[in-house]
Amino acid sequence: MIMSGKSAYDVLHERGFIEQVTDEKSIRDLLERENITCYIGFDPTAASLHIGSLVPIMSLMHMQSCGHKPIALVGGGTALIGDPSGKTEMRRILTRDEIDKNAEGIKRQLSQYLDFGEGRALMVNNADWLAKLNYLEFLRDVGCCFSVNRMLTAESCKMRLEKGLNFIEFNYMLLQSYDFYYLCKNYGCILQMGGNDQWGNIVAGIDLTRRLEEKKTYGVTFPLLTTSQGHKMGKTEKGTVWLDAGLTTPYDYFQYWINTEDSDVKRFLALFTLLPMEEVGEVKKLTDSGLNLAKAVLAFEATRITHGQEAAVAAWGAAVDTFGLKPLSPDLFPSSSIPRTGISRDISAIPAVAKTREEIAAGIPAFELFYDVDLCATKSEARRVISQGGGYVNGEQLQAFDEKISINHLNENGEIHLRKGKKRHIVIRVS
RNA sequence: GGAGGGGUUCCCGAGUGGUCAAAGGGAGCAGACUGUAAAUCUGCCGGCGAAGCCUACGGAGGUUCAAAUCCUCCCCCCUCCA
Repeated sequence: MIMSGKSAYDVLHERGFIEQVTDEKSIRDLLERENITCYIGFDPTAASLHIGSLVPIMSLMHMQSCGHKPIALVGGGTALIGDPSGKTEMRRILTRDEIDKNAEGIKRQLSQYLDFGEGRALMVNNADWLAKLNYLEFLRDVGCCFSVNRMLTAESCKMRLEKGLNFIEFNYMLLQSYDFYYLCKNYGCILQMGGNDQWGNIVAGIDLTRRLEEKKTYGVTFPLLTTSQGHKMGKTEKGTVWLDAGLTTPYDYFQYWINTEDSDVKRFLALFTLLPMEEVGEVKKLTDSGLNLAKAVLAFEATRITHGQEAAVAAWGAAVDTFGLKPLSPDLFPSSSIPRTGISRDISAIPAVAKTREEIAAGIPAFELFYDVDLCATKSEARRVISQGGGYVNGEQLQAFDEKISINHLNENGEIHLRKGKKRHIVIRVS
């Protein structure tokens, strides 16, 4: 339904969420006319979701704020099978226990983004109905609705047909289709959304629902994001960027976003923040280093949505301190709650390690310290990095990999700042 | 079940008894340049180390002074046939 002048479709469309739709005109009309129930599935293959799931999550937030009712489906049942779509290889099949645990974590996580209050949204786990299915009945009732010939022509299948696809994965489409049918029948869900690699699964679900329920349902897919460089979203030196603060700190999360490439800033502001599009459009007026201000807003807003205002302010403060981030004027991105004035350096969010005076009294060779505080994964790497001029203590480049770091390096606050390269900072607090 | 092909360091991919920690490319890291961007150039890119040592070429054995490379058995994948 239309709230604040725009329908959910308009919002998703103008923000760049829509890649394909099954029936654009009908969906557009539908979303303008009534409040519907829609769903997206999330795979519980890990205990936390990562940035790759952010587009679907944001889309559900938009749907909800426009008055529609999102269902977040945790694929506890389908994860037992493993979706072959968009992958070139079969992935590891997890145990029931692992999946159940992951599903729990994901449920918790999603409630940070969506209001699961009465009637506002729903969280379901398809293990609840898939696990009960009886094979023979399923084959008779559902299996007969699928044409193997058709399935083989699906783009998602073709890719795997080259490498090999086993039967368990081939069945995935049937189960996901059944999910859609089940949600339609029991919750009146008529729209399924998902990444573009889900197109085949979504369309199959629509077909199945029509045959079994004689109901018309719809599908929308999102673009599969890569950066302008063609890199996968959400990968850094340290690996995946998770949404869980315990796995990826708000500081690192903020840093991930502020390192966005120039050519992605506008697109990402639209997708990953809730700032009005009129403000997002202003980005095109920014050039060169001015664009960095927009990146700071992107980083701040994205961090705020995932970790909250306080953590976002702290991460921002840390960036002010370590990277000399400039404040931005009040007329830029006025809707953002990023701090504008009274900039206080705040290093609380910078990764820190505690050490005792005794531990460093004798002095520690720099490469061992770099390894010890996790700036480098191995001592060899630490030697290399420092030898190549990538090691810094309190802003000064280290000359030798085995230079001793000791209490002489303590600043007035009892801290030692270590840095690897341009971007990785760690504070050692000595007590 | 039969025949053939294949499993190499993060990925792709060379290597078919010593010169192999293993070509080349990609990714990644560091330096220079910059705007915490991109592009470019340079260096690095298994681990521990002073030399040197240890671990690695699907798994387990074996042959050999010496194996990623040869032999045996096993596991997994692909193609064709049944």
